[in-house]
Amino acid sequence: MAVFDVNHLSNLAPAVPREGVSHSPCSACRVRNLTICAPLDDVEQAQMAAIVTTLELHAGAPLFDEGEPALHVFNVTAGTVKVYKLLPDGRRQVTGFLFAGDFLGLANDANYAYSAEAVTQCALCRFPRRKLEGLMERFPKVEQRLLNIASNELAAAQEQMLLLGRKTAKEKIASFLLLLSRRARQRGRDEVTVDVPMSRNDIGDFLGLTTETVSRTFTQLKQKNLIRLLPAGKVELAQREDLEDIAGGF
Amino acid sequence: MAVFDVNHLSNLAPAVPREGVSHSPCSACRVRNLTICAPLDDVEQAQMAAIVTTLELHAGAPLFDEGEPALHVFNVTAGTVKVYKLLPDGRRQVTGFLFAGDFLGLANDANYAYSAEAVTQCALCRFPRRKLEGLMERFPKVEQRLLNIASNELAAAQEQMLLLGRKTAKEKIASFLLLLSRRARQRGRDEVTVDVPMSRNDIGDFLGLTTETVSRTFTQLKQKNLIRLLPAGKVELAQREDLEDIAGGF
DNA sequence: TCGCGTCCTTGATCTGCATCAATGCTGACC
DNA sequence: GGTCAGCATTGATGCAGATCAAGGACGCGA
Repeated sequence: MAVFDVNHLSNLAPAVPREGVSHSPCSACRVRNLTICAPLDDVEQAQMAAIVTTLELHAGAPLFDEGEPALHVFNVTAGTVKVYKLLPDGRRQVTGFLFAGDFLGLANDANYAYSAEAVTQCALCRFPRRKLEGLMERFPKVEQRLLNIASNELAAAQEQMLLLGRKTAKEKIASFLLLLSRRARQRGRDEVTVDVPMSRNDIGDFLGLTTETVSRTFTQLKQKNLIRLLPAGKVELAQREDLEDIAGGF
Repeated sequence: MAVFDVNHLSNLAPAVPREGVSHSPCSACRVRNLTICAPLDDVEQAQMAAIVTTLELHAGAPLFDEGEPALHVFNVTAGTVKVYKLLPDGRRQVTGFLFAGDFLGLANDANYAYSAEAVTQCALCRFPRRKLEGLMERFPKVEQRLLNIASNELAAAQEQMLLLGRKTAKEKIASFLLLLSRRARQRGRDEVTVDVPMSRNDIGDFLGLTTETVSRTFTQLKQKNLIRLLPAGKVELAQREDLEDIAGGF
């Protein structure tokens, strides 16, 4: 996420909001076209800005926990967030990683169905759910956008089910790297030398593998010269075509 | 799905529509309150009826295939449908089973992201996507309903990812039986003696297991007197509490 | 009623990934 | 610049579930 240069962010305590209403941070928002705000004109934008609060989290800080009252929805504006579900004995399934522009908190229920936590330092916009629902009535465009986002997420979830249920460890890792690459491209980032900000453990919990298997599989791909492991959590996709074949199950 | 008594359905060839426009099948629809039509009044309902076609499929008949142009969306009104994705070598992941009242075909893309096929004989309503989009503009209630449906499906998908990535075979089977039971209850059906209309193979492809493991695990649960395997694909959940514990990972 | 095809069950064996166990690396803080 | 904590890597071993193989049950059509 270096493109959004989170390093300039001040080091606030986790989940402490910095009131950002007065100067409408939205007009300067660099990820506006990716967010739920994308379809709004300036006047409408201002009404969104009136209900939004900006928020910063340091790496590892929780955003909310499964079961908590779902009072807010969020847009990530910088950094990486993970969402996950837990079993009582601690087994964990990461259901997604979210990057700048991504939306989270959609819930029909009164409570969040999953937990969310910052992977890196990050910045978010926070909307009170009730107020956003009010705005949605006035701006059907936002509702449409949300339906679009939900449809896309649904398709991604189905793809992930295929991965979790039917792919091998090697296919999972290749799919994962290509997913990161595609998401980086969407954000105008380098799609060959990909930033992998999350730990091997998080990757394992996303792919239904253990840390050790993730590590071993990275090593295998490296030895076949399909990828290069670079410092600072960067991975170079050296043989994209071959990775695509592996990821696709060919 | 005996409550909807699919056995009375005539035996049409697969995917051959029976024109149902003239007599507006909607007013007699027994699953209306579960469908996207739920929030509409009679006048609005009639406008929906004007664009709908009814459709019957026999067991095993395909509804559409992954990659096909997504021209229609559907509501299941009777029977069971499965949706799935394939890998090139034939590995299959069933991403969902759909019952009376369930909606399918939501897609942002121009093409379907998955295949759909009748598990039992079934009946569906078919809406041309373009026309439904037109109606959605006039009836924001339908759009809201769709967003609701999508949110629910998203939550279900996340739950399924947890299952696929982190649960054992026994936990998966217990979760699956409870899922069928809950869905049966929603439809006012027997939630103790549950109808299991799909094959062991389909169940395996839904849970990321093989036919053999599904069969063995059913046998284990039977031997512990947690379930009873009855004729005609019925399963009695004899010890629901224990099944809940197993499914939840306790 | 018989024959056949399909699905289900059960058994024997195999294997990919998990688990258990060190050791190495890196970056933050004193 | 040294120490330490957390993460990553690598190796040895174990096991849940896959694979391979063989019946068995059931429904359907002739």
